Amino acid sequence: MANKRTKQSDALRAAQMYYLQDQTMDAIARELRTSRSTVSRLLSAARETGLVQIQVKTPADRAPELERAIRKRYQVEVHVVPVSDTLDEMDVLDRVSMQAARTITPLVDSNAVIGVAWGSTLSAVSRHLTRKTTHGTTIVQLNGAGNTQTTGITYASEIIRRFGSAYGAKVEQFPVPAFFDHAETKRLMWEERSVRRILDLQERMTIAIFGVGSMNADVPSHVYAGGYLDSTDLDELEASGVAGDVATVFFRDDGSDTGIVLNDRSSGPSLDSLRRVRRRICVVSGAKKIKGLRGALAAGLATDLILDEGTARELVEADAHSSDPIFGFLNSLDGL
Amino acid sequence: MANKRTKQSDALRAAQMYYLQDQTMDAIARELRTSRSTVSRLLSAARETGLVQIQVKTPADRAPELERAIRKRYQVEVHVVPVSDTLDEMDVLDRVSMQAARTITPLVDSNAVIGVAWGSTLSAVSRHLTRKTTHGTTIVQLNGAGNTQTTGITYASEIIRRFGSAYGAKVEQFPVPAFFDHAETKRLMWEERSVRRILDLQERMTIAIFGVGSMNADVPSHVYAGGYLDSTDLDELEASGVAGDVATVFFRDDGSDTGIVLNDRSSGPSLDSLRRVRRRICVVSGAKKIKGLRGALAAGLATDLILDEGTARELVEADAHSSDPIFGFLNSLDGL
DNA sequence: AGCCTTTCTGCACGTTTGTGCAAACAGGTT
DNA sequence: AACCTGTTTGCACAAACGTGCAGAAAGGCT
Repeated sequence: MANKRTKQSDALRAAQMYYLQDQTMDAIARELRTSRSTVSRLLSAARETGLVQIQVKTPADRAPELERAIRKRYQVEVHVVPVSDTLDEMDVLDRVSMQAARTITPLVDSNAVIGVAWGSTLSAVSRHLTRKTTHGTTIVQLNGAGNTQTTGITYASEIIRRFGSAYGAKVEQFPVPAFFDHAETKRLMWEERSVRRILDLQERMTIAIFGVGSMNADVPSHVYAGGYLDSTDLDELEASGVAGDVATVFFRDDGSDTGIVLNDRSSGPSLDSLRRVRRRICVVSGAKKIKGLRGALAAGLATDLILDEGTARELVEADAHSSDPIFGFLNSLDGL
Repeated sequence: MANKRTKQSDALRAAQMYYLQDQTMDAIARELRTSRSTVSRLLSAARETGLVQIQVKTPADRAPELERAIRKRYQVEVHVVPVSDTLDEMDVLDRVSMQAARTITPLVDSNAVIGVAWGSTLSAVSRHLTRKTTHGTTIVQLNGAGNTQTTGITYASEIIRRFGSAYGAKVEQFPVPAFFDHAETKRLMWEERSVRRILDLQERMTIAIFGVGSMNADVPSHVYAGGYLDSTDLDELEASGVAGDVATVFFRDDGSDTGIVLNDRSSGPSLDSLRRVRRRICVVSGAKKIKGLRGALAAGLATDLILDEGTARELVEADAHSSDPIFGFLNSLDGL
């Protein structure tokens, strides 16, 4: 009858005693015949591996005004992340991504096919994922990340790997460049069976997770500055009135995307196919993304929106600010 | 723009920062411009009012052996509450009831009709309920508690009141004696419209929560000792081979209840009508209840069982003895 | 307004918890 | 057996936390 005491089972026991029976770690340690520090570590492990799940749920009827306003105006499930407005951009990203990670986890269930984009936001989110055991889940990369000169974007694969290991899922990379040089090359590649496999997976996505890029006059974000596009491309984007992008697919302020030729060379999923995904989670941190965010919302790209309080506030307030000098200032801070 | 800072909204904010963003209470206090102790209290309140929900979920495939054995043998969803075997009876009850309360809460949702029995176990459970906001929920008392001489059982109403306030539910008391002196009186009362209302509610229960009474030679439980039954009744129970009861309705070892005349005078729901309830949660603490528990399981009264480790062990072991020794051996292995 | 009752707040203190570090241990290799 | 390497454990200390208490603030009532 001697129960084999695995670390797992001890962690479970400890978690039950701590979270369900309100015992102190000390008491648990005595019962488990080990030291208190070990119990502390067991509990960390239990949380880390998803044995313990903590969620904060807003009773909807008494959600803060901001959330209600956004939910009503844009028809999205919204989570406003409270942050003090004195925090710097990095800290905000950190907090938003942490809360995003914890908000996403309960939405993931077995046999999900999760599409994940890349970028500084997603990278941050991936770093804060809490584990959850699922079966038959697949993580699929939404758009290519290929680009010769920048090294920092090795994390495209790193990001989806982290998602994979958090959910015990199979990961499918998308080994193509973010943008092809020639639309024709893309068209041909899209016929390749290796690529088709990924595209088919993308068609079967049940969840998509992405940030937004914002096309700002002065300081364009990652994609716009990272060497993916040359100045001709940038001029063209500007000429087409592009507001931002999701997974390297561009759109305008009003959500339209017709006639943006660069999209023909982009490896990301068309807005239409993205819109077919059941659950589309958009994570945004920092008010400088607001232009892109508005476009994305106008395009109906998101079903769920997670963003920081400051940006949320900007979003509901009048567009009057869009040419405010303070904007230029914020933008010039541009992290990562 | 001045956000009215209610206590609720502060608690929500604090909870998000603490549980979702891993901030320390100190940091939260600074952001909220209050003292750390207030934050500590806000967080307690947030937990207390169900704003924060913590659950420990066993991945089923790696549930402890005991749980698997019971689940397999009796076809019930089982939660074994880990307790050191050196604890005294009161402590065990405390822990089991605490964990039971936290296990039950997530099962409750809006518009549920919850039947609740009474007794020392249920009393303990009711004292540890964590709040959860629901709508249209009703708590209905399963069986009468009337009895002139004992005072302690004022808690029959106290118990369901606590359930009610935990879920913001309407409570329906059942103001009849636990046992009628004459079956005929009960029959007539059961026609009264005031009583019918309760009985109808009981028919519509979606969840029932109860302990078990056990008919032991040496230590009869509450109902058997509390002055509800006289010695004639007790003799009769013994003669009928009664093993125990649920909500003052009796049954034998094998789960049968035909021919137990006392049931005709009992105010509790018939076993048949109990079995019609979707979710039937049985809470058991202490090995001396095992006789009654076995009967209840044989009768198929429970869909969910919450019990302490010691009793769980007895349940699988002693059961092994009762049939074949080799069976017992097999049972103890019982992998997956 | 004045008084009383109730709730809320911050402080101070003791308790509980996280974590760097060094020793103990486990597993593999020569 | 001796050695190396990577993990686990308990200790000790610092950080984080809960709570009784006394004063402050907020209602209620005359």
